[in-house]
Amino acid sequence: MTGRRRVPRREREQQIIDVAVQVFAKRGYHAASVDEIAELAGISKPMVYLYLDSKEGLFLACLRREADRLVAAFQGAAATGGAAPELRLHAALLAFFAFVAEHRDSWVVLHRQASELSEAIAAAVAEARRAVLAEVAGLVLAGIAESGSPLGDEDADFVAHALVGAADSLTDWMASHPDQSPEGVTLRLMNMVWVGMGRVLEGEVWGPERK
Amino acid sequence: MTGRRRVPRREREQQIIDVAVQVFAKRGYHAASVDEIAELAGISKPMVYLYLDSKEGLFLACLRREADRLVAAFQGAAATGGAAPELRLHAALLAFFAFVAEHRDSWVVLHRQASELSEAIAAAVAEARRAVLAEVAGLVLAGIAESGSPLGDEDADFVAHALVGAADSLTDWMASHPDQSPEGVTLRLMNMVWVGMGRVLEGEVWGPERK
Amino acid sequence: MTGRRRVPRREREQQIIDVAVQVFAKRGYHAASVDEIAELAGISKPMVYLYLDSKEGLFLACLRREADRLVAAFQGAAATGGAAPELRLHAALLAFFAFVAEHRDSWVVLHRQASELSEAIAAAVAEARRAVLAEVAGLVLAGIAESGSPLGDEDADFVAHALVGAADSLTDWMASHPDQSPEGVTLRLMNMVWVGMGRVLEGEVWGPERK
Amino acid sequence: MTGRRRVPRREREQQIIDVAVQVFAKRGYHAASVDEIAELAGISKPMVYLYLDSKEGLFLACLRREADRLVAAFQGAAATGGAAPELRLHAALLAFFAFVAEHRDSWVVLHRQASELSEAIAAAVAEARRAVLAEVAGLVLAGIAESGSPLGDEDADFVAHALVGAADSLTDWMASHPDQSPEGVTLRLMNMVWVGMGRVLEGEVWGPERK
DNA sequence: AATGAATGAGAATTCATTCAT
DNA sequence: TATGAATGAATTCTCATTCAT
Repeated sequence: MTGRRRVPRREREQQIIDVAVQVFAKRGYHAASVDEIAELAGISKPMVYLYLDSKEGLFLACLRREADRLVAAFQGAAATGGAAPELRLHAALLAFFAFVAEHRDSWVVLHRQASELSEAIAAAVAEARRAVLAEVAGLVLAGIAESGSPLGDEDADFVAHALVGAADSLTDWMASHPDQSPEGVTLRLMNMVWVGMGRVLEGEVWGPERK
Repeated sequence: MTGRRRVPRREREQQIIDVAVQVFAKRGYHAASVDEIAELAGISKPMVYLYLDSKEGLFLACLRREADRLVAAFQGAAATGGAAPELRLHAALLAFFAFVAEHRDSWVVLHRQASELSEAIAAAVAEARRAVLAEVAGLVLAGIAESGSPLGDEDADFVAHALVGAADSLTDWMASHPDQSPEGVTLRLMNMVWVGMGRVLEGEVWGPERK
Repeated sequence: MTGRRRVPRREREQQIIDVAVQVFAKRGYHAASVDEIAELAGISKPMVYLYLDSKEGLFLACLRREADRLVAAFQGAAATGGAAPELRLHAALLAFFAFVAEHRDSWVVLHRQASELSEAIAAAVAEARRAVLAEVAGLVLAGIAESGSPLGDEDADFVAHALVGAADSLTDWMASHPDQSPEGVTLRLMNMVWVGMGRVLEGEVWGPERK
Repeated sequence: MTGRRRVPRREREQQIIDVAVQVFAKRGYHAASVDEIAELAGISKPMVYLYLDSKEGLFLACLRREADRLVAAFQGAAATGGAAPELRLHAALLAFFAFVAEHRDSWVVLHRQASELSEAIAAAVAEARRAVLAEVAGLVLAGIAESGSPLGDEDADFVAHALVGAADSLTDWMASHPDQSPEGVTLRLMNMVWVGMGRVLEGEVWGPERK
């Protein structure tokens, strides 16, 4: 469909990956067929294999490109969001929600296909997630450090997992609340987590036995 | 393997589902083959089709049984955890983490297979998640109500999504920290979220412009 | 085409192999398609894969069955052909030529497909040939021994290669002389080789310098 | 790899055929890919097609060149080996074994690819073999004639087939005895066959009933 | 209640081959 | 002379599913 004739390789590759991201997002890895992707890309199957090697290679290419984009957006925002850790975390989360809002398909491909796929693919997904978790954990740790609390690496890691999981899940909430802006979502999440973390750092502790 | 001859239907069905949960968890829906499930269950394929109708039917049966178990554990704990919403939430989360710790396969089947599957399956997964989200949102709302805050349904729903997502993600953290007990994880999560929520309800608000 | 319904596995396997030998003989390994074999066997492709695993597995099965038959005929004749080595060699060669005359396809499959195929296949072909060569070399060695000549293992091996190669090639000659019986061919070959060998053993030696 | 730019046609053709002989020898006709040949030749595929028309055309060109070389060596030696047929036969066989020892790849291409190929290719192989067989049969006939025996064309043809087949097979024996010179192999073969033939011509006849 | 035999439909992948430049 | 881009046509193989007993 896209199909102008005689397109240079790099450009064609991007076209193919563009289409593949959509198809993988709509159908999932297994249900997607290379046939359909080739047809939608307006080329023949052998081109897909010539340029991307295999169905798995194609999926990996999609994954890598989208993961790079997402991680770059996230880390870029974290780097430029200000001096204070909380401001940087806020900026990074905002970048994340904005990315998801804008690139629904990319997010679906990145999010819901980890298991049941090959080692290489699972590794690529895990790596992207790990990069984000590490970034978040670093910011959280910086926040903790400012407060002189005894909490450490493991705690920061725990919070990072919770935060990233919450963000993941909130992408669904966003999908069912199209009127909510990424900014609003980010602010709510920061309020919920950061303030809570702050109080805990100050020694306020909750426990079932307290009551 | 299990294969006594002449086993009554109900019992056979459970045997089949037991095996299927393991295989689906290990391989994922598509990579799992009915052949393998039948063989591991010690029966022939036609029996699987006679009792469960189709591969999708089989997966749905797995999904329903495990979702029911999880939701039941969750709601049961929420019902008996005490009077205060926070105690009930705590009990429910604890039940969740304990379930995941004990039934890894069930959780994998429920957790990582949402997309790329049929309508019916996606619906079943969504329904289970919805039940949990509703329960959580209810508790959160009750907690909010106690405080006389102006926050409402939508806010409770937001918190519920964040909390459930955090819990999802923390199952990974647990997997890489086998020494951590479900109790400890639950307590940390409650500390982080509930305290934060409480402060927010009391009017403490965070915002990037604050700095 | 052969296709009665509901045929027991062993019987079907033999039917498939029967057809496959013909098709492989006519087309060669690569040009033969599993599709064609299945169709001629009157069954569907999945049956071929269910019973024989792969195209290579199917070819190996053909090879093994035909090689076993040929080697058995050859060795059986060598065992029952009489006491003297030359009589046993004669009987074995006769069995060989008779086999080739009667099972043209089997011979083609065994003969002209050694290279360019997989390790496993090449190994199976080589093994059959090695068995025949060893048998022949043994008989030749026995003949040599009777004469008290100084020739040894290596010479016997040389003669065996020459003899087996000659026999291979004479199958072509037979194909273009349909009136010639296996008996006649065998007799001629024995005359040519055995008598010659005898003279050499008796000390008559030929050399280009002789003239 | 060879790739100077702007190479004249004849030279390029020979480069391509050089590479193709190696690849066909290593992989066999079907497993060899035009892609690989083009790449090793350091040119693009369209050049191969421009000069050699098709994969089959390329293979035929290889076959013809190598067959011509072999037949020329064989016939050249037969023509210059001396007056007596046996000397000429000896010279020719020597040329053959020397050729095979020196041009392994050429021999593999000529020898082990007859069946499963197209009509045209099979015909070319058959033609080369026929030329050699005719030459040998002629020499044998000359040898017979000298003796005044009643044997005739058919017998000479029989001996030629046996001899050529023996020689074919002995190339394998040579491969596993790298210390043996072509001269030695030739001498042994002549001893075995020519002397035997001579005795037969003189009336000595072997038969199983003799014992 | 149970199964061995059987298949329709489609999946990924590979080539020899050609077009446009 | 030379090639990067492109494809039609197979081919092997898999799998959920059913029939006949």
